[in-house]
Amino acid sequence: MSTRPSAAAPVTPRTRRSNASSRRMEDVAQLAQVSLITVSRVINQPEKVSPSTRKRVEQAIRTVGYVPNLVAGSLASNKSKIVAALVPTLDRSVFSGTLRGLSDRLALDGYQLLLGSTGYSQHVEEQLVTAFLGRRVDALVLTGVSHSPKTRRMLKDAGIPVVETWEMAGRGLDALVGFSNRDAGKAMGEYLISRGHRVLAYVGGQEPRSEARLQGFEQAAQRAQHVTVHALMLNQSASYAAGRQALVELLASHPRLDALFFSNDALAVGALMECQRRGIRVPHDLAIAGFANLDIAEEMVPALTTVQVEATAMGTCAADLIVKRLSGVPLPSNRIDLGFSIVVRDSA
Amino acid sequence: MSTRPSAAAPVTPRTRRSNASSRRMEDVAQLAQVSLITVSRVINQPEKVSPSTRKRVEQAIRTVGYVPNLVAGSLASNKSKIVAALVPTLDRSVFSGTLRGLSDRLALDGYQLLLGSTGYSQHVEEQLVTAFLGRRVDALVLTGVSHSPKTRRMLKDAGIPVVETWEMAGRGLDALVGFSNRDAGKAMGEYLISRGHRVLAYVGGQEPRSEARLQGFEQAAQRAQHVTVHALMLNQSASYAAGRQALVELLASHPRLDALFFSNDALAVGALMECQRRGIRVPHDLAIAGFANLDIAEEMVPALTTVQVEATAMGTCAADLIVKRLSGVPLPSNRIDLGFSIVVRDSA
DNA sequence: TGCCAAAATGTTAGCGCTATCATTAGCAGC
DNA sequence: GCTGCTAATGATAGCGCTAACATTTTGGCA
Repeated sequence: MSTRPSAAAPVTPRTRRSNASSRRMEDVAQLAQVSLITVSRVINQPEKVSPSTRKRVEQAIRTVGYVPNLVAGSLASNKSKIVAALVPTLDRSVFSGTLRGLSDRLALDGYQLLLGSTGYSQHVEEQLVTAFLGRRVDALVLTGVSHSPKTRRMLKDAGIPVVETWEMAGRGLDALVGFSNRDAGKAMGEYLISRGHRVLAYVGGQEPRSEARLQGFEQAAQRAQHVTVHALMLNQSASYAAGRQALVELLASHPRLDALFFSNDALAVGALMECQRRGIRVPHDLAIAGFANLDIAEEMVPALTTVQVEATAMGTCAADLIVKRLSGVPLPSNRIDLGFSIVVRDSA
Repeated sequence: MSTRPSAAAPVTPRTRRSNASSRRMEDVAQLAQVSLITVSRVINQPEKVSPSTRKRVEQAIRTVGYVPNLVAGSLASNKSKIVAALVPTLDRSVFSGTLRGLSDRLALDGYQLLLGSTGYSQHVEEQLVTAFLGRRVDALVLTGVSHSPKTRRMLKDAGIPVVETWEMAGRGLDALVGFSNRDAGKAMGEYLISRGHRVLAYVGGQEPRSEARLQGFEQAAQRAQHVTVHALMLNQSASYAAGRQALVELLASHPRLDALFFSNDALAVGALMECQRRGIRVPHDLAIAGFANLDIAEEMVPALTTVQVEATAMGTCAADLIVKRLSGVPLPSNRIDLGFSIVVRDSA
C-alpha cells in the first residue's frame, strides 16, 4: 500500500467544467482591454484604478452582465464576508429581534448572515459550528455560553471573532454581548418580594439561561423571610399554551400561590389569558410577571410586568463588534453588558 | 493602451498565502497514506471507498482535526450547499415560521440557509439577490411574486431553482409555494358579510400581498348588497400598537363600522385589546378578524377569528421542492397551493 | 491458471478569483 | 537629461478542493 507507481500523464485536453452560462472576470477584462487584476481592483478597491480605466471596466461589467463569483474570491482571499449566527429556535421567538439587529448591522458593511438553529441541542450546535467553520465564515455569533467541549475547542482554534450573546456569566470564549440572566432573575424575585408576595413560582424552559434566571430568583427568595419558590421547568419551547398549562398545574398543586414569574412573555401571556377566562384577578389574586418585554407585554390587559432586555441591541452590538474587529479597529472591551430592567406595569 | 510588452517571469518562489493554522486535505492524505481524492471521497461519497481505507482516513481526519474547506469544494464542484432566503422582515413576524420550516427541512439534507431581509424594498431585494447569486447559492427562496425587472432577469439567467412563497398569483419565475392572497381576502369578506356585517374595514400594510387581500375583500363586498368597505393602508410594519391606532382612527372616521379585517393577527390583537380597554364588546359591537392564525389568536379572549395559512409548511415545501430538484428527482408540479382556511372563533 | 468486469484508487487539470511582487508611466526637482 | 519617487497596471502562482479520466486491484468464473 505504501509504494505506488505513478500513472502516465493524460494527453487529451479536458473539457471545461465550468457553468458555461456565467460570465467570468476574464470576459470583462477582455472587453475592457485590461488585465484580470484591474477588473478585480475596480470591484474591490476602485480608488486604486484611474477614473478613465474604471469607467471603461464598469461599462464592460454592465455590458456582459458580470456577477463576481464570491466563492472564488473567498477562496483566494481567505475572507468570506459571511457571518454565521446560531439561535436556539426560530420559533416566533425573542431571538428574532437579535437576528434583525445582526442582519441589519451586518448588511451595512456588506456582510451576509448564515443562519442555524440548534433547537437547544449542544450536539446540533456542534455540527452547525463545524459546517460554518468549513465555510470559512468570518465570524460566529452564538446564543448563550454553554457549548460542548469540542465546540469550544474548534472555536478557539478557528481564530475568528466569536461573540456569545444573551448571557454574561463566565469568561466567554472570545467576546460577550448580553446581560446577566442570574441578576435579572434575582431582580424580579426581589421586586415581587418587595410587593409583599411570599409564595412564588418560576416557570421556564430546561435550558441554561432559564436555569440561571431561576437561580437568581431563588437567591432573592433565600435572602428574604418566609418566602418559598416552586419551580416548574418545561421541556417544550415557549408558547402561550404552555403558559396556560403551567398556570393550571401550579394552581392545582400550590393553591396558595402568590406570584408567578415566567421566563418568557409568551408563557406569561398564555397564563394571563387563562386567568381572565377563570376569573382570577391579576394582580389582586395572583401576580404575573414575564421576561423579555415583547411588544405584546405592553398591550395586554392588564399590561404585563416584565424584564426588559435589549434583544435587538444585542444583535446590533454583536455585529458592530464583529465588523470593527474584522476591519482592525481596536476595541476597548470584548464584554458588553447591555443590562436589563424591570418594567413595572399592571400584572405584578 | 492596446499593446503591452509582457513582463518577465518572477524567479523567487512565493510564500504560501494560506491560513497557516488550518489543516488541509493533503495533511490527512499524507497521514493516511492515500491520495487527495480518496480523502475527498471518504468525505463526500464514502460508499465508494473500501471499509479499511475509509477507517484509516477517518482516523486521520480526527487526528489532525481536519475541517473540510467548503469554499474550495464549492468552487471546484460549482455547488455550494447553500440556499438563500429573502423575507420582507425578521420582525416578530409570520415569516419566522416559514424560515423555520425551510431551515429544518434543508438541514436534513445538509444545506445551509443564507438569510436576507428586504424591508419590503425591491431595491434591497435586488441587491441581496445579486450578492446571493455571487455566492453561487444552489437555490433561492423569495417572498411574494413582485420583483424588479432586473431581479427577474438575474433569477431567470441564474439557472438555479427559485421558489416564490406566500402567493400564487401569476405564473411565477420558476416555482410557487403558497396560497392566493386574493382568494383569502375574498373568503374573509364573504364570511363577514354572511354574518350580517355591512360596514366593513380593511387594515393592512402597503405591500403587494396585503393589497391582494384587500382586492379580494373588496370583490366580496361588491358582489353583495349594501356593503361598504373602508381601507386603511399602513406604511409601518405590523405591530400591536399599529392595530390599536388603526382601530382608533377608523372608529373616529366611521362610527358605524361593523367589522374589521386586519391583514395580520398582531394588528388584530392590538385592536382587540383596545376594544377591551374601551368596553367595546367583540363581536357584539364590532367584529374583528385577523390573518395568519398565529398562536396568540387562539389564546385571546375573545379568541380571534382569522385566516389560517400554512406558514411553516410553505417553508418545508419550498425546501423539499428545492432539495428534490437539486438531486434530480422529477417533480409533478412546480406550483404548490397550500391553501388557507377561515378559522371561526369568537371575535367575528 | 487466465480472463474480464467491477471495485478501488490514483493523476492531472482546473474552478475563478486575489496576493504578491514586478513593471511601466508620469512627474517633480536638480 | 537624469534620478527618485508615486500611481497605475500587469504577470504569475496559488487558494483547497473536485471533475474527469487513467490505472491498478480484486474477485468470480471458465
